[in-house]
Amino acid sequence: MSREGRTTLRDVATAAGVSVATCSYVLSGRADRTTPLPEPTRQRVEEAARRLGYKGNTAARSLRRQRSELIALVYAPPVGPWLDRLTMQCEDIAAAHGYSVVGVPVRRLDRAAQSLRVITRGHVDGAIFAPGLSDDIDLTAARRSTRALMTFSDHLEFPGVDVVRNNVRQALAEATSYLVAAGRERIAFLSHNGSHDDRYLGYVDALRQAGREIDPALVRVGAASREEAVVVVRDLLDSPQPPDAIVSESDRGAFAALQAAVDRGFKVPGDLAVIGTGNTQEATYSSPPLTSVGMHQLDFTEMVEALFARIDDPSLPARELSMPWVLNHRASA
Amino acid sequence: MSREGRTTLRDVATAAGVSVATCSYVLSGRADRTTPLPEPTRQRVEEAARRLGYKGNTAARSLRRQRSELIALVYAPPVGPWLDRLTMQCEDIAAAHGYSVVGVPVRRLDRAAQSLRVITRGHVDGAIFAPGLSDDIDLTAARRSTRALMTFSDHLEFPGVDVVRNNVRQALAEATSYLVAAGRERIAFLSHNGSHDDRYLGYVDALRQAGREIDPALVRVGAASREEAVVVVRDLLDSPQPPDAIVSESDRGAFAALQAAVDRGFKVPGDLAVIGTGNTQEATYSSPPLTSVGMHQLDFTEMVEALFARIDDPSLPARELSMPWVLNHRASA
DNA sequence: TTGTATGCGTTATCAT
DNA sequence: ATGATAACGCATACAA
Repeated sequence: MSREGRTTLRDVATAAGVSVATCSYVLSGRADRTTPLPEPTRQRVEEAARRLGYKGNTAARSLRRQRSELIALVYAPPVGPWLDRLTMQCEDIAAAHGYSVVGVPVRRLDRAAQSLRVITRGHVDGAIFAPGLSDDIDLTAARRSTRALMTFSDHLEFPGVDVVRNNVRQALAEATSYLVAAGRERIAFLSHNGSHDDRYLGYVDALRQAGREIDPALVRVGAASREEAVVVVRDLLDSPQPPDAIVSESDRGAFAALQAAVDRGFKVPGDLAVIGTGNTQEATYSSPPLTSVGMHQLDFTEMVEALFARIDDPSLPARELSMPWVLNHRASA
Repeated sequence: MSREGRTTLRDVATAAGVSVATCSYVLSGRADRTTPLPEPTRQRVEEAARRLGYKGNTAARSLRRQRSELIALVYAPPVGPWLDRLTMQCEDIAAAHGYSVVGVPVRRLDRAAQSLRVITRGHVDGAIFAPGLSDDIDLTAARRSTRALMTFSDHLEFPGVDVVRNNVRQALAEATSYLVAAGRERIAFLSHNGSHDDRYLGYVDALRQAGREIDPALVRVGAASREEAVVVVRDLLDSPQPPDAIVSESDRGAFAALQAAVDRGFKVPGDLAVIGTGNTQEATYSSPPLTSVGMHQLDFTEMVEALFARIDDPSLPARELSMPWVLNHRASA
């Protein structure tokens, strides 16, 4: 060993009786030589590397290649089943490119900068931001410190950042229209903070298209926490003219609605249809299982490959992919 | 800029009219010089760095320092509220040491090697393995490719690996004893695969200590999936002598028990007390909220600091910390 | 008080 | 067909 500890390329070279250049060529596995290496040499190198337990040094390789061979997957728990797929597909595709994947859970938005250190300090060549993050997080710092950025967002326009459109507004409109078509008369909307975001606007679009007025009494704010949401929905159900359907801006709010329905003796979906947003894992478990608007198409190959394309060539024009959210039908609506 | 793109230390040095060495000293923030740098010089350097947007190069730094300044947090979703705390405390402590944290979610054990690439390829200086992982994953490869490993396990003895003991067996015994003391007569155990692991043994310990026999009819296997578990518990509740309490090896099994109880008209906790294991997030949401055995103490400072101590000096003797699981009381038992 | 020189381990461009 | 060798960007012992 060179000094103390790990085996270096030079140790292998010495042991195999060839130069480090040859070893590097063999072990880094690039086949771009005009003439391929003769088998005996290659074998001697590989044998020596195996015998010495050569592992390679990512820092040295990164420095030389100007690539860390690392990508990050940024997301905010809790998440839906789609993240499993995205993670595994990322890992597979990354491995094919010689890359490894790390997760960056953003557990609190107010600490996002802290969680994103791994990106802003330049440890990764690229990052994928899950839905809902890039609208709340400033991508400027991340953009500067990595070669490629891919994000889910319906609005973001950021130079040099590729984006996947989910068409959230349209998806919420479809969910609401479904309730209208199912004969629901009084469709309520459960909002996080009362902002007129895409989800609310989709709800409005559908009602307007059905020729209905927006009833302010049916639009409620306060799904910030589950406990709060339960109180809000109970109040809604206690009103003289309770809703017969609820569209919630989040699955969390929808679960609260299911709970409040039990409390107030409303049968779901008989008396009350409930639709959530996000299609989280818990939606498949709740009782009844929750119909939820969200990610459905589970093939992320194109977006991951696009990320690697940009890592290879950052000057590529920004791409805009489409993976529309859909209504995932379960028992609650 | 040196070549194309990022500002290097040399650019800063040139701009500030000092040497690279001085810049490095100022910007890497080491105060171990015999004599501190005079203010004017330091200011000129910092000013130049800011003006040029100097970011540093982690690869070069890593190569030179033989440290990646990255640690990994390995866990298997779904997880409990404790992971939020662990993550945030890790991030804080890591930042204080100049480190960044990455998450490594192991979504499928059969793909663990794939997920652990970031560790086995030497990208991180240390890793923390969450409970339940190190008993199923071979740590050999990870141990070789990182300076420090910290893991939760009640049995693991691995040279050079620090470990946190959860005393799972004792915790399950306490949970079962609690049910005994509460007057429960027929306490069932819901097992994943029928193995006589610590959780089952704790259940047995408590019953024996109470002078009771183990009734094989009350020990059921099949909590691998939620659907399967529901079937198993329904069958249990349909038996001539149904249980009046269930201890489940997982929260997942316990949620299934709650569901089966509703199906069969058992009131929880009146007719049937239910205790889960893992203290996952969902336990606080379920109806009724689930009493669950699991992590409680939420101060991980000592273990994270121990990890950094070993990163600093890998020759340290292996440490054994203790963070006993406890019974987290909620409405279900 | 500051600068010079060297090396970290690897890859890539040349020569030979 | 293989080997010298020069970077990659930074940190540090030591010289000045």
